[in-house]
Amino acid sequence: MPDRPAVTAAISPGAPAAAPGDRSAGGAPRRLGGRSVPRHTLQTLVTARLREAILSGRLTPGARLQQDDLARELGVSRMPIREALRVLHSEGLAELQPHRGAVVTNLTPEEIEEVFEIRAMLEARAAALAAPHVRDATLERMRGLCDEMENPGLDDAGWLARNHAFHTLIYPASGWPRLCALIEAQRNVTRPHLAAATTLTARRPGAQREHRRLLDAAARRDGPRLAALTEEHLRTTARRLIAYVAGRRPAARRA
Amino acid sequence: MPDRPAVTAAISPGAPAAAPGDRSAGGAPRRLGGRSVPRHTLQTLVTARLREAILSGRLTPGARLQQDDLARELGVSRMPIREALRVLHSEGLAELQPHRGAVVTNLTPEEIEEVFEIRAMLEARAAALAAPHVRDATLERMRGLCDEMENPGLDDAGWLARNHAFHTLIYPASGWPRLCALIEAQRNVTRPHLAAATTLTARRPGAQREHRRLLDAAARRDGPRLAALTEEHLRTTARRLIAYVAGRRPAARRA
DNA sequence: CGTGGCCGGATTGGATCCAATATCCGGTGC
DNA sequence: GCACCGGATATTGGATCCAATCCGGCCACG
Repeated sequence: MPDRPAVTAAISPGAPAAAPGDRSAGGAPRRLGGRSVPRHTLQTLVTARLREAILSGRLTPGARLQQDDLARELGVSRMPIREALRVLHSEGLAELQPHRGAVVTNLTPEEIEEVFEIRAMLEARAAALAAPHVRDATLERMRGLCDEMENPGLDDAGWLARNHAFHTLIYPASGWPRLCALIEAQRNVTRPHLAAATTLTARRPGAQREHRRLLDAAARRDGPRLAALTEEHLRTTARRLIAYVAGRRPAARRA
Repeated sequence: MPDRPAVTAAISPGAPAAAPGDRSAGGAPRRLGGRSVPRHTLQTLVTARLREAILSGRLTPGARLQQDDLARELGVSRMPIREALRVLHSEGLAELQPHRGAVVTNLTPEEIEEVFEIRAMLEARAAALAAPHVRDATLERMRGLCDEMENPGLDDAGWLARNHAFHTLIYPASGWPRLCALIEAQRNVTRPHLAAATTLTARRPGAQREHRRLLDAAARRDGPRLAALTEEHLRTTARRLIAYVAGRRPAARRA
């Protein structure tokens, strides 16, 4: 098939992927009427698909997002695509240039560093607030994910997904939903780069040790320590990721 | 004119209003070619108009945003409106419900409180980072705004605009543009409520005193003190605003 | 030989039209 | 009298069509 190879077959499976700003589609499953109606508008679905494709790394930073291609790929008209692109733009996942098109956001090492600094601040705060209120069931689920991540046979995508879920579990206990949404948004911005940094596989053992320590602090409901560990964990990850990105692209070039 | 009174003539003048996430239109004015082409796509313009109308309080929290009305009002088709609404949604300024329409975001007192807590964290950090690098010219402009705000004849809208500009001046010196964008976004979320809280006029003298102290700390490049003052200033404002909002609406009702 | 203008294809932005869904209203049965 | 159930209307979501803009290559000209 002589189609453009840019995005072909890049958008299909995977989990829906958490969306911080999706207040619109989040609500109740709406069961009335007997049949569970689609409930999702096409635009919502397209946005979720594209977002997931970007976050998982199937659409790598810098990739062009051509409306026509995406429309064909997803079997819809260009209209839901256009709105989806705008949503992804305001989530920081896509860059839009008028009359020129959209590309997956490609951050410079400096920008990645700033995002991680912001994340460190936000997540440390959320961790400190959450620690006293973490529920046992939550700890149990975190332990389960931690165990799964220990499996060396787990592929990178699976590990990253569990890693994301692991950290995401703590914050809601803070009782600050908007802070959680902010954190999720900032995390999403860095996810494509984490997915692309294949060499980070080597960091899995180190990260695992840190996860165990985080789990321990959470189990003791030690807010300050959990916050400190969270900050340290993020800074370590940031260092490794930035080294990788800077190595791949010595002179950072903006999209 | 028997039109719907909801938004009629609510969208017209005012400053363009800063947009945190508008990476698309923000850049260089594009001078090549001789004439300065419109550069703005219709969607950009509509978004700016609507955003400004919401931030200034002309469209109050809870107001319906009907696509057809807005389209007529602005003399465009519904399409740029639809995209604009989606952008405003992800900025937290509008709530979208599928097949039901959009309304200006109406926060509960609890949500306002959370936003102010987040702001306190972000702005304190930015202030601490910025203080050592504030330029004299910036201080001069801040002093000018402070003087203007002293004028008792200034109306609320003018005072709020200068107040916003005053605080916005410091943060860029932090050198963290993405943090500044986050701050701007969170500030925008609370602006409609500040604009609606007419009783806050009584707080102007107190706020002015705090502004002078902020200015003083900035002039001495005292980061920690500037951060502490910023946090205190925000908490005071939050208390007054929440008291007002809670008073107007004892049982908070979500849109 | 290099440079500038111009034209054609490709792609996005905007408008119009049609379909789907929610709300509101009255009617009907219990 | 009240709850439930349809139909009419209004409003939004999606598709298609046209216009505006950008990018590439080609050609004329200095």
